[in-house]
Amino acid sequence: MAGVTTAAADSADEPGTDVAPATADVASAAADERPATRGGTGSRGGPTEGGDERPRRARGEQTRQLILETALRLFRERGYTETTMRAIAKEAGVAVGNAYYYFDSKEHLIQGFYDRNQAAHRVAAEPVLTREKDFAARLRGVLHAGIDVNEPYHSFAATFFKSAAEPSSPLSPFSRESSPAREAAIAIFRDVVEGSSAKIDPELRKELPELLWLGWMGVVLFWVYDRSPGQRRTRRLIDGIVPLIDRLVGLSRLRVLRPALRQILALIDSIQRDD
Amino acid sequence: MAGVTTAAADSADEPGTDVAPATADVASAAADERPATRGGTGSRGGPTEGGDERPRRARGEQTRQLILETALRLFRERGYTETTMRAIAKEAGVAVGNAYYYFDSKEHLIQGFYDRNQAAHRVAAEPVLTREKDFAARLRGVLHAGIDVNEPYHSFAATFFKSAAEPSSPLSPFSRESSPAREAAIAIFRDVVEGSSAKIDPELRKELPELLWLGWMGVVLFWVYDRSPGQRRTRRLIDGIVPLIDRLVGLSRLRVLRPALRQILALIDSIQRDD
DNA sequence: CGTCTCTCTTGAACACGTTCAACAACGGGT
DNA sequence: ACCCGTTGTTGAACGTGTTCAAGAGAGACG
Repeated sequence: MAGVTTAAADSADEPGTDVAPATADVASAAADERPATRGGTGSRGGPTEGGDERPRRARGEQTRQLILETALRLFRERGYTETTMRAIAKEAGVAVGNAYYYFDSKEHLIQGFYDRNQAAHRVAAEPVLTREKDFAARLRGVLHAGIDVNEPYHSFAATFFKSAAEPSSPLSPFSRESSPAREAAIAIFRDVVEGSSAKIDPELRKELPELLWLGWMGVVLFWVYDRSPGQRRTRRLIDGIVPLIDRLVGLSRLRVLRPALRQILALIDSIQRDD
Repeated sequence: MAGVTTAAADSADEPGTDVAPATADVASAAADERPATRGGTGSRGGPTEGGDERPRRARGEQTRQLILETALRLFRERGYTETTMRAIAKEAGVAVGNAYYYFDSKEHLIQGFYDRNQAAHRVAAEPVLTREKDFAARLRGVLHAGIDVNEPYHSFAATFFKSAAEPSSPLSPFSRESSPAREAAIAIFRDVVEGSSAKIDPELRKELPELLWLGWMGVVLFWVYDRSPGQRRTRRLIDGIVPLIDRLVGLSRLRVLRPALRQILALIDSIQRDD
């Protein structure tokens, strides 16, 4: 577990600099008029909107990292709710207000944890994806790798999962703010599909990565609720459900089932759309 | 939608007086040593453990109802997070500490809301269950009824859903504390199955109510995240998925699919067990 | 050197959920 | 009457996440 965590630690640079719109109104009732925090989670990168890469504003980046580092360490040591913002600030040697200059809220500190585990999952899945060619083996390996990566954090993952569950929260896996992480996660499952030797119906193939990611979210949900020692029930769920998915995917090419498949895909499409 | 809400409003009396065990340890990590609050959410009914029905301790029950009533009203009017405990106390004309005498926390006030909507779902499902005999029609009607009942509360349901998501929370649908409500909900789906004209594999029939409830939880999850106007995507989901379930259930009696069904049921069983 | 404009930093202050020691009200038991 | 235990009630106080007006630091320009 230490190896994976370390591997993730030095890949601190962010994927893309997607500029999130300033109007982040999520149709909530509260009056949200905050000025988007200079070094905010999703919007750091190019300051003054110019794509300048010169380290002019790099001074604060150090503080930012320091706060994040300290926070994640304390979360791991004491748990999420037990770690106060004052403790983080004190431990990092800054004022409490300073943390709020870089992070909109305590929850936003979790986004860092989020990103890291995402990267760690990618790393842990790599060997499986190069070794295995069978679809079921690939899927199974990737799912287990995901659990491996998250296992050390199960106890406090359950705590902060609470935050992720709120739809309006930026931590929600479906939110716009975590869309880069989501895309990265889906990319893993795209690899699972495309690198596999399985013959898959082309229409299904297109949608499959996203569906597998959704299934993975389901597994994570189960895992969060899983109180069995070592979360072995989750392991059992994976081992049991992968062959079923494999069989279903294999069946997708049968002529007789074509209409049924079409119907299901159409349903998914009509639900995703919002017209 | 107003009709349903009204129907739910005056059925303020609770279903049964199921005595929950006083030791409400949910195997959490935190040190939970609170003395279980005299008039606690699940343990009202017979005081002093004797099944005495005389209204000896009925004095406080009035205050309890007053606080709950006021709280739910304010939640509806202002939203959950916007409603402070101080506001509830003030509006109810009691001290803030008094609310904590009857309810362990602000979240526990939601349990009352929970119970009510559960009962309202039952009521709203009744006409469908007496009218329809076809399995798909019954299921569809019950699901839509559930959404009908919850619709007026969608905006703040999303907020408090956050609480329910935390596994250790008593509000979690899987927690021991909400097991009466869960059983009541499953009972509805048992009605759906048993009153239907559909021929169902007996082994599946036994597990089906719980599975349908689980599916219902999934629908609710989707509904919470559904931002489409009137949550019509959820409606579409229901209309689309019910025929699929119906077809699958019908297929369950086919001889060829027997082994597959067995396998799935065995998987579910092995996951539920924790050995 | 002075001044202006950014980025960055501070810590007191606020509102909130929750706790707790104290007290009031009631209902027997003697 | 008196006491006593239980039930019910109070409001100040604590610790928390978060905000904000104020200022420090560093460069740019004159």
